[in-house]
Amino acid sequence: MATPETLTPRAQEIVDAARELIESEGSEGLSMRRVADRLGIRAPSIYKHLPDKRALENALISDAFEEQAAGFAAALEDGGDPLTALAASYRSFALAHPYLYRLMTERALDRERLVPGAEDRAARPVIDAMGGDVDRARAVWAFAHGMTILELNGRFPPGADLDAAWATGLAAFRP
Amino acid sequence: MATPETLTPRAQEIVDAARELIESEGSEGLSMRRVADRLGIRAPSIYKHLPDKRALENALISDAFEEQAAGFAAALEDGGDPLTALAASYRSFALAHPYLYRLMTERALDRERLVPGAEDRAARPVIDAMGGDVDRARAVWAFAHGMTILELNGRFPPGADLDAAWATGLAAFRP
DNA sequence: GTCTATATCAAGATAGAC
DNA sequence: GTCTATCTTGATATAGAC
Repeated sequence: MATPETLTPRAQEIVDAARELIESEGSEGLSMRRVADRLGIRAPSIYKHLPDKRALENALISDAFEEQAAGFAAALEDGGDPLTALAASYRSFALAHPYLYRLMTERALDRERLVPGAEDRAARPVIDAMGGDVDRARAVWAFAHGMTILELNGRFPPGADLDAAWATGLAAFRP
Repeated sequence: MATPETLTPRAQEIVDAARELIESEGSEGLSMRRVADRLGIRAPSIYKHLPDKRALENALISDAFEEQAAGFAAALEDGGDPLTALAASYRSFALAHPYLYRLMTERALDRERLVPGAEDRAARPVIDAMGGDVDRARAVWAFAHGMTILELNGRFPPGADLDAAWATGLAAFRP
């Protein structure tokens, strides 16, 4: 068996501390030592509650997918164009949690050890908004991720009008 | 003065060794120590030729932009749809040099220390292909980068038809 | 142009005592 | 549940001799 899907209360406290840490210090700062510091314990103690660092990251990523899915649902409730609503929600989630967003996208998912269905629940609204066309959904996702990560990475030229680029791209993907 | 735009012959040899290293080992493996190993010298010796690691990376990134620009020019020569040609060239460059591509995109450019104009020469063909519309050019670039980096990062679901997603996205951006 | 020695810092993880 | 002690590995960079 891999990581249990339900964490012990103490393991959850550790994950919560890790979340606070990654939000404030960035993912380079996410070390077992620093998570432990935040809890007032020593790093080796963490291993009594979680098998390894990857388990900690998987818990953060699973939570992030659930929050992304909840954000999508809230955005769609307001009515209006679904694609516009989803895109705004996607971008604002990433800008609000830049290091968490990087953690979600910078490498292959450890799918067998994530909370089952979390990834799908986040992806579903996008596929639905594209009328069930997965190729089109992947293309829009790539556009949104590209805009988002290039913004987070500071790769656009200074002064670039990102709102305009978003609007242009989204218009292209609308039927 | 920052880094000179022309490197001494020995500095160029170091950059060449770094390029071989990043191609074969990845950018996590790009350390001063390992570059030195490849040349049969010790890491501190590198600092007599290049001021710091960033200078080494900047030389790699500048070269990469020039190669990307050359690839674009070659792709456009064959005639056919420019956007399709540029996209194919973009993707194949990244897949052929994945770690170099990551280095180019994973953080803000150190623009004052890059070879002047290298970034612009790579961006120009894309802007031209979008009829000079920079917002549209940035949107297409974001789509291409998103497709590319999600592929390199192994983030698409297993079995996803990436050629189809590329085609769908490019079609959306065509006038 | 290269060397040794060193400073400084940090990481993930395990063994075994308490 | 937590501890100390430790292993192993790695990084960028500087001083100063040769």
